Amino acid sequence: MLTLKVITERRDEVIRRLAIKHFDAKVVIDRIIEADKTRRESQQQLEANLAELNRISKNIGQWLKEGRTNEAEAARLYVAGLKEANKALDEAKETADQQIQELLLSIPNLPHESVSEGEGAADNVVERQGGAIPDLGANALPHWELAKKYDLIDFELGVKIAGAGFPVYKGYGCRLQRALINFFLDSARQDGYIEVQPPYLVNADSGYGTGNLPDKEGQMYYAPQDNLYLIPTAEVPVTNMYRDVILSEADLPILNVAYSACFRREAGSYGKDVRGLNRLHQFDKVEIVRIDKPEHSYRSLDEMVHYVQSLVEKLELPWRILRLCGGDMSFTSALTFDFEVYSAAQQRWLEVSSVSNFETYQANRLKCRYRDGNKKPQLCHTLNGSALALPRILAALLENNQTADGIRIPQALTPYTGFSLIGV
RNA sequence: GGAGAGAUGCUCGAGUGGUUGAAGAGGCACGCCUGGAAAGCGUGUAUACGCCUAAAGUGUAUCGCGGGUUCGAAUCCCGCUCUCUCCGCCA
Repeated sequence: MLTLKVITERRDEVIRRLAIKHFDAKVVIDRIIEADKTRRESQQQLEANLAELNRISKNIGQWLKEGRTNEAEAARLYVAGLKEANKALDEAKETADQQIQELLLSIPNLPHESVSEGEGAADNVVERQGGAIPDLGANALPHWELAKKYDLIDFELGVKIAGAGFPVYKGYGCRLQRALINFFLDSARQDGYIEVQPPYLVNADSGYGTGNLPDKEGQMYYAPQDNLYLIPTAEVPVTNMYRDVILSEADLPILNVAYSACFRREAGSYGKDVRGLNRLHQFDKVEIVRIDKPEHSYRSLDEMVHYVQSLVEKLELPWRILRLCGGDMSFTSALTFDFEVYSAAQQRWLEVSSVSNFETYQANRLKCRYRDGNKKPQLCHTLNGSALALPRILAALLENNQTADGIRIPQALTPYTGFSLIGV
């Protein structure tokens, strides 16, 4: 969430920039400023009373020691009155605090100055693209047919065991998947990322830390007996490693990479979008996360984007990078680049990565800070991106590389697969 | 699942009602000392929110979390959470 300080001190700028995200902030912000005023007033009065109360209590202790019981008794009566008044003041302060908190949570992150005002996905700007779209001719098969032909994935079996969106990978399908995971992890390590293996279930505090709660509660699987949530992405546990910590400046930037399974309920999805590997309830992903100083975070974002680009290039997939417009950006992001690869048989672009800078928005919820040159705690910037999500990469690899002899494996991957062709 | 123990600052650890934001030790930072280092000595070393134009300063809160008793709570009472140990089960 945004900080109270930013909102109260830069009211007009906040309103102007949120308009890019099509969020009318004026009313909310003025309510926050109003509540903040109430809060301060109650707090000042309350704390003045408490200060006096503390002073008197010390006196009473002293008087009792000296046997001046009459004075102590009188003071006791006086204090009782003060305490009564404090109840109301405390309540007013609490109420105002809660109001402020709730209102703050309802405000999305400020978009970066470079973000264009656009309504939705159609208005995203293609930043750059590369790779050649293969000409597969008329007989190209979509990946779900290829998966069946080469016995790589059994969707029906998954339905039997768990339900739609839980495919069973088999044989070469498993090996290709494992190869991709290792390729992604090794590449990240070579690029300076430290690997972590996080829990797949997280507590509610972690859910709130990254903003998955309360906003996207319905999108996560939940285990009520233990009050735990299945992670929708490794971003949640990995970013939460830095919840409630004050890092030293020398620690930054922190670069982490994590492989995890991801679980998403995907309530409300339907149609051709969910066919085959396009949208799953469980899938694998390698995620990169950075914690950085504010002045360096956009350089980090750029490095992350170039890193992801290098991956899709090594996989020899046709790719493009979209700079998301205000209307298509997530609630929490300041600047997002989406990666898409072209699925030649489906003849459509598939999103395989989303790389974002959240600036201090997540860090403020997480209370993830670092000590700057003045030894004062400052909020960090947090960033993350997929590098990469497996299923759609798999889909594109299968479709784009289909030949009469079988599925060709890109060269960068063969050291990991141990085979260069999936034949019949 | 059963039984027990515990949760104090960056770390260890003292503290069972009254200048305790918290002894002591360690760590870390700075200074002195040194040719340099070690040792030694000295100083400093939490966070949030207020007040103050800012700094300086100052007020309040915080000893797992929430509530209660009291003029006064780290310390007493109640509830919750978490951690550890032993037994059981188990990849």
